[in-house]
Amino acid sequence: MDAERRAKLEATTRYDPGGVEGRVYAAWRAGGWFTPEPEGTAAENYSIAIPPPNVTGSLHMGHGLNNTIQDTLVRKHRMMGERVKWIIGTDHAGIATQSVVEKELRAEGIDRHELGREAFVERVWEWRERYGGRIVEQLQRLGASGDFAGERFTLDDGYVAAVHRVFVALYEKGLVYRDNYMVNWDPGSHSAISDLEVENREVEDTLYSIDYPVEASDRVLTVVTVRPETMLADTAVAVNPGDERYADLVGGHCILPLVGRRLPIIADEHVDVEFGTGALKITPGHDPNDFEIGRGHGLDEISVIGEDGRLTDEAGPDYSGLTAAAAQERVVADLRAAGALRAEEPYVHSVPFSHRSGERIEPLISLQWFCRMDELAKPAIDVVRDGRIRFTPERWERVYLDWMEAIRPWCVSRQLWWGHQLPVWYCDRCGTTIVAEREPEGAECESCGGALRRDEDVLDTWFSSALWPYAALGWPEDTPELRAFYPTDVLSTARDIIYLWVARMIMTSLELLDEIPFSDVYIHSVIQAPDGRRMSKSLGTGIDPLELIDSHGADALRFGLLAMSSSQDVRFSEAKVQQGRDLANKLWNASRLILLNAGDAEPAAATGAVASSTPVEDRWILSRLERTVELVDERLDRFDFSHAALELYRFVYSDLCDWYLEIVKPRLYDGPDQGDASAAANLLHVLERTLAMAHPLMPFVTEEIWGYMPDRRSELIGAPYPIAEPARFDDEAEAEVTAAIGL
RNA sequence: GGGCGCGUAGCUCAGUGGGAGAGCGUCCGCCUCACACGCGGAAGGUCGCUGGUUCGAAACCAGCCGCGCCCACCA
Repeated sequence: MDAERRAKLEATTRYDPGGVEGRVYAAWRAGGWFTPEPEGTAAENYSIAIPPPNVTGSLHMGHGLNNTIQDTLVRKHRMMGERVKWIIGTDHAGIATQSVVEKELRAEGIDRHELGREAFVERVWEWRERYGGRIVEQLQRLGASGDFAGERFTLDDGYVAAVHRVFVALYEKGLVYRDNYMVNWDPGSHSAISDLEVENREVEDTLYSIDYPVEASDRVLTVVTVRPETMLADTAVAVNPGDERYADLVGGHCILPLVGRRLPIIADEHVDVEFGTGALKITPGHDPNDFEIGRGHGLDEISVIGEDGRLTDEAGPDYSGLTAAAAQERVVADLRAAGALRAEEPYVHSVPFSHRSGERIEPLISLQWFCRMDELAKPAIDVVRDGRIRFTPERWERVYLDWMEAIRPWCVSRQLWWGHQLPVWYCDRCGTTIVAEREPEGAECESCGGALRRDEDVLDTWFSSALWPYAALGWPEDTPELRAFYPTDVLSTARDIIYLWVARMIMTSLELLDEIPFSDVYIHSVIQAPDGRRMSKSLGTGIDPLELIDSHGADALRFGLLAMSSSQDVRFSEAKVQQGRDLANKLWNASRLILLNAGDAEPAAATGAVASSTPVEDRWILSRLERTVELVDERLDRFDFSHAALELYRFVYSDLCDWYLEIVKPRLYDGPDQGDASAAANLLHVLERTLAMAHPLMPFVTEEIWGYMPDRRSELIGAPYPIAEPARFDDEAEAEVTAAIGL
């Protein structure tokens, strides 16, 4: 060590992350460590595909934890000598991004419809150009060693090709189809959404009882409903086939009040005898259950509520044009006037809302594109059942399988502008539908020569996400990256997207590439606010990871997040981040002690100086070190990050600093020349292995200290990961020292 | 309605058949020549409740109470 560096080390009594991280990170990038050559096979290489954050996003604590986990794994495997690629990219995030830009436009007093589709999409690309890189920069502050040079976006040209290939392939197999079907209509985003984007909330409504007179009789059938306005679209009344109260009425008709339509009285198992009066009004056009029942009985499907949330002409002149809420008031008033309203009572029940816009879902029948999932699910169930894909913690396997076994069709079309426009063209002249990867030549219909019109809809964002790990590597092209890094090894994510994303990646990969996309799925903790509520910006419960990096350092945050993570949800604890900061500082100062006093001794491993003749405390610390190396390695392999982190902490604080350094100080202190060379050598050896062991978790401080090591050969990021040497486990020395110091 | 998870020291959490632990906080003493982001020491728990299995239970089983999450077409 030259005098200048020595003086700097001597003077720096406190580790300063702010002065280190930027410089160290730049050196890693310049060293090319993040971007591997696409060589070798996926079996010998190691890869992880990042869950691509939304371009609109900014780093939150969940990203912090998940990306720390991935970086820890990636760094460990890189040090183990594997060719490692952490696939990085962002997601175009259909509705979220479109909303952000729409809001921006609105602030300028512009409606997107004035702008037109093309100009609007152009505007979104501009937005993405300006702000889309933010979250990626934030990842880098964490120390993420991903392949940023190969960054992908789920709307890149190549990615579009992948999406089209999959859509067409599934269409040709009959799995993707267009149908008039009941969908979850989100009046907020003015689009259909999938079942998974719906969340049920408890709502207090009014339950209305309405009398439907039975035809040619003085009896009435009383039905109950929370949405009386939908009665305008009723096409039947159903009772349970075993319900004796109504047995004689089945096959007859009743008269729909206000409208006068004859409604068949049908029998259907779905009707609960216990609920209400046991008679159920059937509205196939506006209720998912009634839709099923209606299809089963071949009932008419009438729609009285349109996509704009207002009553249509079908509803009749009295109601047409009203909002659903206004129509409800009007219908109730009219029923009351007609004497048909028997009762109204408060009623709490769960109601579907759009996860995205927060608006109440309007179930209605709409012409949309769907993907049949049952056939895709079968092999995806098998690979999890037979262990080719493992979930950690294991219990999520059951959750995955239960959902897959009851999977339903997926509505994939969205009435938005930002996203993958469907590769579908229609000929209005002859009615042909063309589904193709590229626009047909001349945009003309092959059979009649008519002009083709492209479907305006875009795909659900999750449709493109489902291809992420392989499309990001260049599929459907046969790229070197794909050959070298696919299938990937681990997928690390939160449990809330097991269905939305994980399951669909497995299904599409098996279908299109006949391979599993990854062999391990690690489901990490959800980090809650310190008070146990959700961490969320709108609740004001969010804590900004970047502020913690500013105040305590990236290593501190990484350590803290890993240490607090668990197999279940955890409350955020800044104390754990401080513990990480303290550990970084401890490592720094222990290293100062060693490096400033060990002179230029060779680490013991290099000189072979560690033998049974060495002092018992030396054998003791070596034994403790090797056991810790083994433990940390094993815990990381089992995705048990908190124990890995805490074991590292324990070793550094307790074994190394509290005991060994204190014991060995006298041997060290007479200066490097007069001091005990074996102690110096031993210390350097222990330090070297400790830094390497700690690096995947705390890359910055360990790399910085590594730069001061006397025999420094290369950067720590590329140094060998320590493999435990059981030959140095020394029960005797441990027993002796334990007895002596009362550990 | 079904399922999953949780309830251990003031706080946040480990521990899952045989010693009740960590970090933070609290109290006492220390700026001791690596580190006050530090060092030494101390106090603090009927391990949600009840019953069972066992020589032995915080841990296994059953029931109950409380909290959280997911799924579900009772209008």
